[in-house]
Amino acid sequence: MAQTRRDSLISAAAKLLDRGGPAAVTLREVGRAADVSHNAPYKHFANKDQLLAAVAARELRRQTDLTVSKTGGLLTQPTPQALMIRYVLWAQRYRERFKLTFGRWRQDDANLRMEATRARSILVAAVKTAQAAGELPRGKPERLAALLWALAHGAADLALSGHLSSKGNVHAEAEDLVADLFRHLKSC
Amino acid sequence: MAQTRRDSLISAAAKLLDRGGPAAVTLREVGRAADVSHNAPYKHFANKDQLLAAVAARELRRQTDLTVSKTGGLLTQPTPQALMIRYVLWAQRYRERFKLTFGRWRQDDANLRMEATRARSILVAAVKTAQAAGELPRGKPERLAALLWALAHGAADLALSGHLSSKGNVHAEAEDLVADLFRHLKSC
DNA sequence: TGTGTGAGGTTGACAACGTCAACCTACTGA
DNA sequence: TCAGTAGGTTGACGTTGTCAACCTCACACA
Repeated sequence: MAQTRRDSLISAAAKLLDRGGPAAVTLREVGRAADVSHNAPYKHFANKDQLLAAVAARELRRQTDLTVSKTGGLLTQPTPQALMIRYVLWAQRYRERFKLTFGRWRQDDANLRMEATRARSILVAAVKTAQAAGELPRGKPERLAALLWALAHGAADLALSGHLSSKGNVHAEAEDLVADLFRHLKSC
Repeated sequence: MAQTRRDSLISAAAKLLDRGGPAAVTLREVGRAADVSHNAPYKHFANKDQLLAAVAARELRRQTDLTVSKTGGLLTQPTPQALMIRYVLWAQRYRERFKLTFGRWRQDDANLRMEATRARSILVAAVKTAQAAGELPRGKPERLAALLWALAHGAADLALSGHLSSKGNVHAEAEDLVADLFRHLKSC
């Protein structure tokens, strides 16, 4: 399918987001970058929030696809640890998109929610496999998946806020914390 | 010390933040709520970001004080678990202030940073005590504290974004995840 | 073949916002 | 006494999201 105008608006918004943060994403700038007028986005999105939701949904889908294809092949499943490491790397590499994707949505976007559900189910499947192999403790896989995700998310978010290594004293990176958790879980 | 005008501006901003999110905090509205003109805040803060930073710093200080006094007495130390549970409860009760406090600051506020350092040192002390009592595994206390904090933070943040219990299927609350982590750590 | 209809584009306006500049008014310390 | 300063005011400016009105052209269909 060819790149629709809608797609190019989303791309332009994502690009603006990367440099300059959310404040730099103005509808006028988006329009300019896509070579249309400042009001053209309204023909494709009800308002600015919906444009941003579309950016978030696209980013989430891409990262999920990429993560699956890079950490597991078509047949082999990725390990939970590999998924979580990629999660924090993604957050560090594309901080603005990450913040946007997991920011709070006042009126939630159906598409974005769908992508999130898909991502979560991939993690749950990976956890189940790891549990069967005895690499993770027993228990409801959804619950354990939530635990892993929460840690990776918190570590990534705190790292982005500069709260993890502020003193330069104890330099714990987000990836280190993920590794710590898996080490603890394995020794149970 | 009496309530200065600066304080009342901070209070007004915090109140506006609670209802309506960050978008509802406009300097004009803050001025109106404090019975001054729309430009009066500029006599106390260089710009809007600094006003918000002051709100965040005040909130962080208050919560730290409250947590210490409620979870431990003047002499007894709070347990790490009690601290983390209060953390996620705080996030749920004052979602907007929580988001603000741990959002990213483009140019960081010295005061806010100081409060964050204070909060972290309290947690580290609690972890040390728990380790000495054999309730938490060995290892650098700062590192373990970061792990605990990251989990609580991630669980709270995901819960606020609606990502934890979206399907209604597996209803894992943030507090449950905190409890899960401590259960796992204890059985090491 | 004409036609109207809707998707997608335009321009121009509007109120609200953050911020700046200029001005005013006390109080204070030398 | 009086200059200086902290803290308040009004008015303006450019930018933003959003709305309304208009244009245009492809295309289904009588």
